[in-house]
Amino acid sequence: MVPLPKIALVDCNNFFCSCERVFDPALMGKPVVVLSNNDGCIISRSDEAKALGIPMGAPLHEQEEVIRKHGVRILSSNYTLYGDMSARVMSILRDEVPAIEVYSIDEAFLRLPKGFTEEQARALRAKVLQWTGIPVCIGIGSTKLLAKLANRHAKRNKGLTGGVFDFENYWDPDGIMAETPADGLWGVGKNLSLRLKAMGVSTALQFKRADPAAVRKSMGVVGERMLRELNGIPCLELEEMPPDRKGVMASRSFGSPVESLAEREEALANHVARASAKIRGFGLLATRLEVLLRTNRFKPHEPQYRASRSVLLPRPTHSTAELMTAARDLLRTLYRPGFRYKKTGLLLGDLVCEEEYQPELFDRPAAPSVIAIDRIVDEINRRLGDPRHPVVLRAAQGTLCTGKGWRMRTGHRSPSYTTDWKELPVARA
DNA sequence: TCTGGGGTCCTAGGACCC
DNA sequence: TCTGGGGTCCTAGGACCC
Repeated sequence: MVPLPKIALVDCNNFFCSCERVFDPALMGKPVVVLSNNDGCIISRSDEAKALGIPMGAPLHEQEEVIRKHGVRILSSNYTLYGDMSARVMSILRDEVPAIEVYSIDEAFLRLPKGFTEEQARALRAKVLQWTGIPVCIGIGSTKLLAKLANRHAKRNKGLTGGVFDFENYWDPDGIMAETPADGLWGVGKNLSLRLKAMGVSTALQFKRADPAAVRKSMGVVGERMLRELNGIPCLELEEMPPDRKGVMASRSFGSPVESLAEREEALANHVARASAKIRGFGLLATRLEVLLRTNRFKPHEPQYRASRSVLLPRPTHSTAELMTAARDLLRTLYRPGFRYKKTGLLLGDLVCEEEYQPELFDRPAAPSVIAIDRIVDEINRRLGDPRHPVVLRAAQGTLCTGKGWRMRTGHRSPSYTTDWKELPVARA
């Protein structure tokens, strides 16, 4: 049997901190943390900062004491710099192997050429460090999940492994799996970890040996895929071509919660401007728009409210003005006074390529704004005067119905919104 | 007082179609 | 006014990742 080609996962160590150090070598050897967009959370830590017990994702205000005590250097994030450094690392990797999947800003899966040795992996690691200043770890296995696991081992045992670990060449892979908690596996979060525990599985090795039927039942296809990958049966393809982008998101939290609709609208206008500029840059058009709104989820004692709603746009667009109109309408239907809002979000979805856009495929009568639809619904309810069965808007494509069983369609698939709602009470009678 | 932002995939259940 | 079955599409929300 021909052995399967091996997969490597190359992962930059403490990527954001390492990038900062390339441009400020005085940060070498010192505890450093990099903060999230709003300077709210710690999203990258140097080894020295990790050693102080500063957890990943921790709110900055919870770590102030340890930061002060040990003189931890705090930096705001600089994504332009990280994107640039990432491109340099990826281009070196791309030159070395037949295929590469850039998985995230600091990680890539590589398909290794036949006969690729651990020594070659070490040389690759040294090259990336020498050319970019970024330290990486490399894990090698027969599937993506195993490569991830090998990488985890390489990283946690840098002294022993030198930052490179090959599962395929190791004499006791099960020994490592036995030491790896199940939630240390790629794809196992809080929820799946609990499901595994309920099956009596707490380590990667127990997962590997678990009953496939039980895994399937409790964890669905996701769990089944992981189980196979763990046993060396590849289920996750290497994706060389980045898939088409499905949506572009813009959201921000407010430092302090605000209540007014006007402030919500201002934030939303900002998001529309950023997101539309982004899709214009990609040469994409949005055909759907979604608005999200929520209160502070960290304050459960305060009244909580979260809502989202999406609409098909009258036509594909990347025009800030057109998108703004739709976004403002949606916000007005979602907004409820009396809540302390923390977050506003915007999603431009169902993106289509501008070049491939054929207007005739999307040619449809302009839909009324959601505000207009809501007005229609209100009007219907007023006329019907049946508070036990109010008419509600059930779907974005415009299905109106009551609990009584009749409904009015305003267009399915190609929304036309042409049905005359005034006929409704008549139809009911 | 202060708690990120931007993604993807999957599923459940309603709605729709034949 | 009540009555069906099965396939598929759509949306909201959950879960996870970096």
